[in-house]
Amino acid sequence: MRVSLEDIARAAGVSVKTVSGALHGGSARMAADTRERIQALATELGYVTNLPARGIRQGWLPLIGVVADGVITSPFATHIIRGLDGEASKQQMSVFVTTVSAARDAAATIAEVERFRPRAIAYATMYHKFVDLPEAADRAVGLLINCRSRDAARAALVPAERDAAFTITDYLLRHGRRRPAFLNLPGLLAGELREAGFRQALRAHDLPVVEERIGAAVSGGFYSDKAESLVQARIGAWLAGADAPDAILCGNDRIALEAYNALRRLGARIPDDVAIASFDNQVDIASRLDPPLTTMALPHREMGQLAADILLGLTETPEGVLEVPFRLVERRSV
Amino acid sequence: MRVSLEDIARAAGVSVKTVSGALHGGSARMAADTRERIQALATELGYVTNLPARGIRQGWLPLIGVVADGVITSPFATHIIRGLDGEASKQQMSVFVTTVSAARDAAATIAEVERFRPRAIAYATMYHKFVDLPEAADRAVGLLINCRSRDAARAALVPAERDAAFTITDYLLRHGRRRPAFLNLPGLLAGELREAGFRQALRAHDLPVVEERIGAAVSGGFYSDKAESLVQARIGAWLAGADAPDAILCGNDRIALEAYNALRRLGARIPDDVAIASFDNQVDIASRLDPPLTTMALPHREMGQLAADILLGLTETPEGVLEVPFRLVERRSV
DNA sequence: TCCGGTTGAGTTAACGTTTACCCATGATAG
DNA sequence: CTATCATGGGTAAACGTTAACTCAACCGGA
Repeated sequence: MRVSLEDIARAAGVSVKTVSGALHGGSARMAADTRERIQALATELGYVTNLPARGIRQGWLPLIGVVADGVITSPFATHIIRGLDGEASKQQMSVFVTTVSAARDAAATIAEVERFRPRAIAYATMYHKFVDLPEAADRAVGLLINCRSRDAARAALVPAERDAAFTITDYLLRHGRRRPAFLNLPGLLAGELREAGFRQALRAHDLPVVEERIGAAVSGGFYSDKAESLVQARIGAWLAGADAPDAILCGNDRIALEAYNALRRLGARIPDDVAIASFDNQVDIASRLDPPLTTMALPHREMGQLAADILLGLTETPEGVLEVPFRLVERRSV
Repeated sequence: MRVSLEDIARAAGVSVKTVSGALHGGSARMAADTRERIQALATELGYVTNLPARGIRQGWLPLIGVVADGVITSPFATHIIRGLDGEASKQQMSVFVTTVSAARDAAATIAEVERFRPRAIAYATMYHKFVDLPEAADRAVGLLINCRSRDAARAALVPAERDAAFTITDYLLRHGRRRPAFLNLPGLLAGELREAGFRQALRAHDLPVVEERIGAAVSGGFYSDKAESLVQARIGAWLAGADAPDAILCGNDRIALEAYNALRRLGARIPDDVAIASFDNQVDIASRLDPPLTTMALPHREMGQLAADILLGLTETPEGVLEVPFRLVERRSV
């Protein structure tokens, strides 16, 4: 049913090895017309490479295994996969994503992926955080994406949160803002690092770090129904007080959306009265707001591409954590 | 480096076949203690099944190949994959998703997946639509998910749009609403079918189908920046006219969100003045609105589960298009 | 005691591919 | 004209696993 090299060889009147060489061998010595004849025959017969058979010979399948921790449903985390896939397919490699779930913990998921003998395995998380993999599983993983080990010893690709915060704050300051506020994402690694970058930029510009202008936008780590009212209360207090901020850097686009709503309700104009900037460049939000939001785009696609290059040996494996820069997307909110 | 059955056999002092039988053979005749001893040894040595090797023997790898048309980034389409994965993993099967992209058309993507010799291949789309696969590719695909062939001859799983619309409209009518309006998704298959179900339910209740109360919420098939103002204009006109609707069935949750905004601006209360119901149960929206939205949940997970059962031969392959029912999620907007 | 049957495990071959090695043919140079 | 070499292609083995077959040992019943 399924056509094999042998079928083609019989049809062409040559040996199996010749067919193999004609179809897959790079530029091994072979008469050009023989090669063409065989290729035509293969197409005609509908030959499809049997990768498992090749895999048993080579010891691996042309796959990059990705163990996804937290469902890869997050609108931007899928960019990691797309970046990986785009790069990998240039090398005839496929990406095999398996997600960790309640029924299958990290170690089990890694083992499941290993069974297929991928060329390399990466461990990717939905948002930037620390991970601790069990010893055995850890050995199988070649690269962490969007997460890092606590000891920072493992090769990892993460967004350069701190640099991004520095950059965007610097950008606000260079645009004449003098009293920027920061509406943070408490309890998240990204939030902490972004806040550090914010503070660092203020210091670099010899501006005072006013603690009252640094606040939490949500109560837990994620959005609750209270997020909206919290943001509103916080911004209300800021605008009512003396020394009201002339710019608000939001922990992410989602918070920026709430900030837009709050400011509109309070009658403040963006960017005239208050400039808004943010992080993530979440497609549903950032470009749709009015005015469109200036934001630091998470380098998910770039991390995916880089990861593919590293795992396929095209780029050297980083020692420890490699921070991948965000991209500044200038729109009209500043 | 990698430990094989032979390594275990040597360590245990038995033959390779005995090890194979002990680890994978169901209940083949074998002394229980031998089996246990071998299993313990395998764990100790860190044996991981070499699936490509088994695959070459069996002719297939324990994979369900999924060709995803349109990036599987849509917040609900991922449920298809999760449903598939959950079911498949019960049978020790993995799901291998490859997305069609600009660089790789449907036929090429299917061929790429075929190389791995999956047990079966499904073709899934991001939203409900018609697809026409090229002949060769078509033969490799065992099931369409969320899409259908024009001639309806191919086995396909799609959401029961029309039934769902009938059900939710019936639900509105049973809750005393008499003048329901429909804010449609023009140009989309789902929209057409939902509208048909809406009309059908009105007729079933002997109510007139008022064409003025059936309108498009967006200009093209998808959301543009104008969606918001279009919905607002439409609802404004409805409420201003005589015979204003006492319920609005929205083409999807996204439209419902716009409707909420429009109604709030116009001072209409939900559900007291106007009931709202919708389709999709999009997690970011439906449960977060105030009041939470009553909506027909797309059966994506169910389609995934069913697809796995069909592709693995646990359930009979449907002849033609099988419509999978939505689930009514009652919240407080009616 | 002998024999059929059952149980446990070994032997061999096969899956489709690639790779290392070998051989025949013809061309080229001395 | 012959020795050498490049060229094109064949042969055989190997990858790790499983399936079909074979064989030895042991047990119970006649």
